[in-house]
Amino acid sequence: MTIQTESPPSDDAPKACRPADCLAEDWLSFLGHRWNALALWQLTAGPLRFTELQAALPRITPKVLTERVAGLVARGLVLRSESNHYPREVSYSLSPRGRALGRILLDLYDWAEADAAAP
Amino acid sequence: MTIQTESPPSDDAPKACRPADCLAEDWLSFLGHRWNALALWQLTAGPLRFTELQAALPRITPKVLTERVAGLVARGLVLRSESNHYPREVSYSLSPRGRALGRILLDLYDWAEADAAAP
DNA sequence: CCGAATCCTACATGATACTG
DNA sequence: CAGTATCATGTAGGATTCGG
Repeated sequence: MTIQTESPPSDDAPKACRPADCLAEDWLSFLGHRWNALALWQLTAGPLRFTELQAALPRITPKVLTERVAGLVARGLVLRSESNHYPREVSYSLSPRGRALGRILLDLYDWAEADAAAP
Repeated sequence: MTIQTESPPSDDAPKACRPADCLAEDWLSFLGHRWNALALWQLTAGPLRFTELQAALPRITPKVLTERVAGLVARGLVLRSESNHYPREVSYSLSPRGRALGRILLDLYDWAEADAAAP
């Protein structure tokens, strides 16, 4: 399922859903992909560096974190800024679009909390 | 990641996030799991029977559909009603909780659409 | 410090056939 | 009709190591 790579051009299967549904399903898959949503959530508190993000995401390996962060950047949710002095210092922060999505996630968090509170 | 099965009892890794975050991450993983969100979405239009759901979810196999639907029911998002005459007729519909979640997904759909419209 | 390059394995997903 | 039962497989995810 070519998601974190880039464009899922022609999926083999003809999707029997309206475009908006496909879009949303795509995003949902992306967010459900392990670490993606959590990483995004961590960044809502402010910019973080690679190592900080790694520390915030227990047991994630650098390889996977690299992939996930690349996906978030590729989808325009996260911005990457790099200083060119040594040792280099890379910082990740939410784009406006990422913040907008973060607000929606917040609704989900509220829903989940209410759900847990009133079973 | 024991998610669609049932209780993820004691995750080996100590989660370094607030409870609400863990809950949300859990839900996000669940929703991102293939077919789950799409199945939920299909049911927002009204109750569907097993075969109808299968038809609405192209290329899903009965085995997987069974698993997914069981997960949705186990999480209290979907209700299952069965008639006991022959041939038997099972119908799936959203619970109030499922509908509430559906509304949040709708926000995500809107966001995704707006996102696609204004790149 | 921030990754890239390999290698490897478990699990989620699928295909197919069968049954109450 | 609404599922189970097997079997097969691809790939996401992880462990480890190395490099700019």
